[in-house]
Amino acid sequence: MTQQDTVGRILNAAETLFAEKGFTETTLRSITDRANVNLAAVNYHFGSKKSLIQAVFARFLNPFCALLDSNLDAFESSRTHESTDLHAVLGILEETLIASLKGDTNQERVSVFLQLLGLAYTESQGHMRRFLKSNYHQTYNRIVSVLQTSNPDISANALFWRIHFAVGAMIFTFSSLESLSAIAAKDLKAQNSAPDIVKMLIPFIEGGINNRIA
Amino acid sequence: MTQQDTVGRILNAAETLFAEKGFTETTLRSITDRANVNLAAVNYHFGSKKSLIQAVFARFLNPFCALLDSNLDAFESSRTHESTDLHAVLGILEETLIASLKGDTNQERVSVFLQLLGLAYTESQGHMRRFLKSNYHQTYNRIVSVLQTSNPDISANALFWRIHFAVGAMIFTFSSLESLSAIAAKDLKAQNSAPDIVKMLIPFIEGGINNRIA
DNA sequence: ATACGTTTGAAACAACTGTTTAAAACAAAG
DNA sequence: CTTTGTTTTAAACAGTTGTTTCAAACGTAT
Repeated sequence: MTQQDTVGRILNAAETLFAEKGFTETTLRSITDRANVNLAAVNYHFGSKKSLIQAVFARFLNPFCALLDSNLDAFESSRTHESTDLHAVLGILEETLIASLKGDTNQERVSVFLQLLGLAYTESQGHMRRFLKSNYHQTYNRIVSVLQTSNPDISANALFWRIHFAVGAMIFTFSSLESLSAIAAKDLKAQNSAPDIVKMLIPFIEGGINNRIA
Repeated sequence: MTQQDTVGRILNAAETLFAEKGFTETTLRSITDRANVNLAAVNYHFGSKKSLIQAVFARFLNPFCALLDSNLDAFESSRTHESTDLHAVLGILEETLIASLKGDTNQERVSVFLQLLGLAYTESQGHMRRFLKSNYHQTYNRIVSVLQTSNPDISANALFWRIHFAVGAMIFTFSSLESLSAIAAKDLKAQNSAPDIVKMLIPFIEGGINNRIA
């Protein structure tokens, strides 16, 4: 059992448990039990619980943002210089999200990770918000400015908020995905997988951002 | 200092602190300190911390749902029987939300309460979801069916999810309202009050739900 | 004033939290 | 084999949590 195994197993266990129970509700003991490692391993390898939380995010977000950046590079160099289509940008986001865990054994990780993002924004004393802001703001700013050029007739302020409405629609939906899916299955007899919901989400976001009604 | 005072002061303190720090991060001692009551008062008057959390929600949700129900009654009895306009339904929701705290000393309570709703859906072991479901599902179902009749050309399943996309956009936005407002103020030099954001949110939701693009 | 049910107060309780310690086990290199 | 640095282990630590206890204070009717 090498060090790689211990660190990776802790991250896997933490990722799952955090998404299920939240950060403060998840104890280090439940994490180390699930990972089959000693309790002290977390503090030895990560320093503190707070650092472990950030490491869970970094493991997903670093490759994701790198991939998104390169996809945006390819898109910007190949498009006509005149206009940027909102539909195309959302397509890149969706595609990158799905591609970021190609080959991953756990296909539910997108859903798990969006739940974590939701927690990061609601729970906690804001230390996760700060962490996300200071580490991934370049990629975030880039998305905003791309959407800006694709929607020049919407004020910067209105667009800013519409983007966060869209983020909220996505994060909230996946935060309570299992209970919502259960309701849909019972009341509507409809089985919706995570990709199904993303496919329904995209046109909702497009309609919301594009809406020109007062 | 009567019992009413004690109970009410605990609810006020809890409401504020829960919204600021989350449910598990808020200790009973911080609540009783802020309310200027003895620590044991919470368990005496509410039985447990869990019951206190539910009482906080009930105090807001009971009058709100009652008002919303009567507003929907008035609307349904006065409209043309043919169609129900989405715009009108959203207007009622907005109006009821604002009217539900007319005369309240704290005008920020809508914002506070939407933050709490966000926490109830992300944090916790789901006991709040169950509480909300079992106590307010009639009103919720009614909204869904009203929107159903106003959008007959969208499948029930798609509409179900679009409603939750809209709920998510609202809840998430208000959950992280202060940090988002700070960013908007700094980067865009724009001052947005809570009502301003609701006014921007409504057209976003309308566009999202109405969108007929594939 | 007396007695009674309700509410408050200070203190203690037991359980659980993240973190630290120091010894043991291990792996790799000389 | 011995040495060196790293990793794991079991135990303990100090602090905080929600809850309980029981006596004191209160209000109200008799």
